[in-house]
Amino acid sequence: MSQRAPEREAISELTTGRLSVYLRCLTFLESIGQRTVSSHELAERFHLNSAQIRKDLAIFGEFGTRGVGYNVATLREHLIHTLGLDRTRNVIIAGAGNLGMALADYGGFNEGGFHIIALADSDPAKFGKTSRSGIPVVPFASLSTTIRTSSVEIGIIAVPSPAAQHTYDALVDAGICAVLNFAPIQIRLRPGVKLKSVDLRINLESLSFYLKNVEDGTCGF
Amino acid sequence: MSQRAPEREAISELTTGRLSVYLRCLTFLESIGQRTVSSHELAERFHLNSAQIRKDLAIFGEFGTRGVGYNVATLREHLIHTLGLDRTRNVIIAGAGNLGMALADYGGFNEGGFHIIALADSDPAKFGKTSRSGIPVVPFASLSTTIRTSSVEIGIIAVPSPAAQHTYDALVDAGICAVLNFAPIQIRLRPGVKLKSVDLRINLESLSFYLKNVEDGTCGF
DNA sequence: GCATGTGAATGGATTCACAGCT
DNA sequence: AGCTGTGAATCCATTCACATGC
Repeated sequence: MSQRAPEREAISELTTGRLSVYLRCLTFLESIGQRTVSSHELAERFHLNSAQIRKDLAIFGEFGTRGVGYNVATLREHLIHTLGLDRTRNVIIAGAGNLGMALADYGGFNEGGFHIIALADSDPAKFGKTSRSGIPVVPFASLSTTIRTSSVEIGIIAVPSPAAQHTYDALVDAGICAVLNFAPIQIRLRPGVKLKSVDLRINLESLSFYLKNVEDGTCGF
Repeated sequence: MSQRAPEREAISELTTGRLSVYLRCLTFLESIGQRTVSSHELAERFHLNSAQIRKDLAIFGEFGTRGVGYNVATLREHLIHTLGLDRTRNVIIAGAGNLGMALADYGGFNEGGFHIIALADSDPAKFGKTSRSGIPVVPFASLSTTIRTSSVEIGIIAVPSPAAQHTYDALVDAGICAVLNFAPIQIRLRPGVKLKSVDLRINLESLSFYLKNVEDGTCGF
């Protein structure tokens, strides 16, 4: 599809998700002063198979030492680089409702490589206000300007479902090519733009399905 | 592991997730008055393969009519029943911070089979307050009482990571056997309890990885 | 000896392709 | 004809098992 195929195009989302998990673990291990870690030790922590971990870590080069394991600090730096977290990426949140505000103040979204620039909303009553942690609400109409002047690379859709497609298009038109969507609808995609969707309700329904299937009084009690 | 194996134990999360998506689509189709729908039409809406949809829908019985398709209303009722959404399940949220409050007021969590009873928090300053939509904050110490007296079946963990394991154990001890966890840590599981974890940061890191890999100026522009 | 890195084997999920019903 | 339901085939991810190197 694209002409300059970077030799290794095929790293699945499952793999990158695990890399993120390993990274978090390595950060913890480094903080407690551990120098090396083996694939077996990592595997135990996450109920994973050690071969899986070795395969994941070997995709981008050989970073372990046979007979010893992986150097925590080195591997951590390597993963940070691989995931593109070694420089800050600016983020904008579309929708300053409950969810948008919560995400703006969410710890994990404002550290380790990400910086939330602003929330954009179409309700004038919210303009000029800020989230609790001080992230400003700007008019939706100025989305494009904000994105360009602040070099925003990632957009988060936290608007009601009916507004989601429109919001997506506005983000893409402003030059965004990576979008995280919380609206439970199927977005009409545009080429060259990466979309990740998080459907909160599906998780609850999955639990409901589980409960229905133990609905005979068991549940371990 | 369990002695009374309900003949069909093996329905993957991937499948139930799709069933949830189909259900949402059917609700929409019913609202616009469409009577029947084919697997091809559904497939187009979600970029899925029509055989996949037919397989998913055939797991619990034959609900289509050859040559015609599926009856929207019938199939919808059938999915609601299959997912256990035909009766209300009560939910409690542990953690009345930004995320907990946002989830308490999140539309999708308070309709179609779910009812959020309360938020539980250990900060006395929050006791007796409510979320914007009126869901009360109760003391964390009364978690167990609330769960039992209100017949709560699902717990949501929206506390900071260091408190997540403790919160999980408290929920399980109070009789909860389905938990939705938003803390980015590996929970030590207890048997007979279903856990679904949502890691918000991993999604951002996945976008970062994508951006890093187009970092040669492309991105469709 | 011990732990990585990796080809081969396995296991699951998706897709194909067609038989069977309306 | 049109569309479902499903065995067979394919694709992808995980796991096994061992050769390789410290």
